[in-house]
Amino acid sequence: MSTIKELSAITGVSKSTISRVINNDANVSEKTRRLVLDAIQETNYTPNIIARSMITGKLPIVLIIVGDILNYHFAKTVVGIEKVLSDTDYMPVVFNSMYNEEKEQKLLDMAKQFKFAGVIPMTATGSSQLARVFHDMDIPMVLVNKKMKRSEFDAVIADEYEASYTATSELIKNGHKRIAYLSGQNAKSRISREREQGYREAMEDHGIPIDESIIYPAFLDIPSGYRIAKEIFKDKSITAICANNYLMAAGVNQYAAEIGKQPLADYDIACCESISEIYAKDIIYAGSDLQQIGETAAELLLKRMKGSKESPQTITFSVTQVFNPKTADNKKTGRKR
Amino acid sequence: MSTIKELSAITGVSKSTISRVINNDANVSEKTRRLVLDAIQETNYTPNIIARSMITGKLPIVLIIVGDILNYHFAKTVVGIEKVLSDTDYMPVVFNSMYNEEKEQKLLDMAKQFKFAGVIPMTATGSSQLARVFHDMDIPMVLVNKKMKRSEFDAVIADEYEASYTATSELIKNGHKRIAYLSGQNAKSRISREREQGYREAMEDHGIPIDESIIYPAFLDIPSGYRIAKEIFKDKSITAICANNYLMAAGVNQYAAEIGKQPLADYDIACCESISEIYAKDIIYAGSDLQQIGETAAELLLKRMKGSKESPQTITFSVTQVFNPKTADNKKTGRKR
DNA sequence: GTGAAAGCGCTAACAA
DNA sequence: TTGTTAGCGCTTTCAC
Repeated sequence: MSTIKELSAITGVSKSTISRVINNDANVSEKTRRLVLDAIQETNYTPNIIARSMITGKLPIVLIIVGDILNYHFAKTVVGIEKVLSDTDYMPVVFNSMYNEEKEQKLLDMAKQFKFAGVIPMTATGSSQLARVFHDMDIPMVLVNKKMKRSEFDAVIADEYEASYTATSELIKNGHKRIAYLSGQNAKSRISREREQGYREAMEDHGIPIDESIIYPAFLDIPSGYRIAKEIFKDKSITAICANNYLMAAGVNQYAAEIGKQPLADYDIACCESISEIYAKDIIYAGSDLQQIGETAAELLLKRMKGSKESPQTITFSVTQVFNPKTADNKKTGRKR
Repeated sequence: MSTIKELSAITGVSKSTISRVINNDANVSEKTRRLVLDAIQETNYTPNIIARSMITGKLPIVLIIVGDILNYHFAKTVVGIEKVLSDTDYMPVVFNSMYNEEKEQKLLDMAKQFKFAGVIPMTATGSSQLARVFHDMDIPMVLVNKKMKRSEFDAVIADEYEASYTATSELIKNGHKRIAYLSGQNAKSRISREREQGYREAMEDHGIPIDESIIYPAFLDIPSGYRIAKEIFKDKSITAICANNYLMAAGVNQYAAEIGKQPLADYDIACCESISEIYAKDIIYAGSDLQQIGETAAELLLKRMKGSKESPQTITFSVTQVFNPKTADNKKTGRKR
């Protein structure tokens, strides 16, 4: 690791001029520029971005915070972000919070010292506080799947309402009328509320009365799906289930398997988010293109990092991923404001 | 963000002494220590690890390099690493190389400037070169699933031979005799070689002759599995398939679904690695505990970062995760040197 | 015990 | 066009 100091010694040019060359300052004669450039070549010199960041207050690194690295949802979005960033000088780095506040606090401490060029928080839980802090630190930020009041911040979100509306509609297309819904907890998040609403309206729009007793609020995890499945399968009139998210759907299928029931054969199940093309085989789904969401978030962030002072915008992605083996539905495309 | 300088101004104590207090130096009187500590409390001061790293040459951050963040294999291992590290002052940060050399090069440049406390490279492809560089930079490192010659480095690996031996044996237990094997490419990696060997020996140990014509070398991805499945299903005598990895198995299932065949019903398929408990339903598998591998890697790294100069060791994990719905096999436990 | 001074690698005035 | 100086926030001699 050679330094500016060494280059100075080799070339006989002052450190400042070396710095000028590195930073493409116009005020350097062609002669000295050549000289320095050659020395840089020879010594394999790379400027130390850390030392630089202490002065400039900017590190060319974008921090991506995910709630759970094992979750396809996050991982796929990260891929989109990285795709866009890989064409730039910014380096994406991922931090996995595991929805853990303590970890997020530690992260925040770190973030204050590293002067990240930008940050994309995707952790469902604490992101409001996180967002606040990053905003106060004046570091460019784009929220993903987190709509804040009055949209003070840039955000890219999926149309949750449309996802569940579509997922429910697919079930109806498949001939179902009595469709149970697995919703979020009592104190519903925005996403859970919107998804439930989509289910309700899809049912109504198709003239199917809503039976409140087969709308089940629960945690958004596998055990919840499993537990509720026990209830649901007692009611022989229910032929299909629409689950808030993939995990709940997986829980349902888990229980179904235990009692010898096959999805698509004995019942239909859908969820309101995109799932990995690798895994999804018996779960109907509708959702936005996660990678595209990531890409858009990165593009928005890029603009901000370049200094754009436009007022914050929220981009909503409509449903472009629909999977229903019974109708062989195809994917659509589209992006919505 | 208060600084040491501010603290000095507030307390009237010199910067050096403040530094001493922060670093728990014994040579500070109780009185001044109290004074400084109080000021730290009040100002909410946190030492800047970056500035510190410029002098000490150590940043309390552990770099985890994965080849593909979407891959359960990597993600699950990361979770293990993070679990161990979360009890320490080290902060794990993930970099996703996407098996891309260019990205890895960029990463290397960055790594030289950040003085990471430790690194865990898990990227299948370039990790040999990466390992070399990190080793030369004298930064503590633990390799995961990469066995290097003469074990110059610490490493934690899964017993690939045992995984495929077990996976194949499960298929045999299920009554199969004519079992196709989906192997790695011609220039096989160590892992592919060991897995193929496990298949061969399991077959032999059960007195089943090996038919070289149904051992298919290919890329380790979904399209390969899909393509080969076309061949395999032409041969009605083949009743089961053992795939090198999950992706190939998924590819097989994909084609099977298209021609109306059901895994577990019409054929059995197994793969030689652990899969997410969420997704695995119709694929038999045998593999090591990935999270445990991550935890062990982190523990090893922790020792090195504390300065241990023991000679490098390689820890091999035996198969503890076996899934076979037809026999309801249970998980075993164990760790092997 | 404590402080002054130097320096990590770099940039940013300010002179010249 | 170039060099000098100061300084980012911290640690580390080396005196006192």
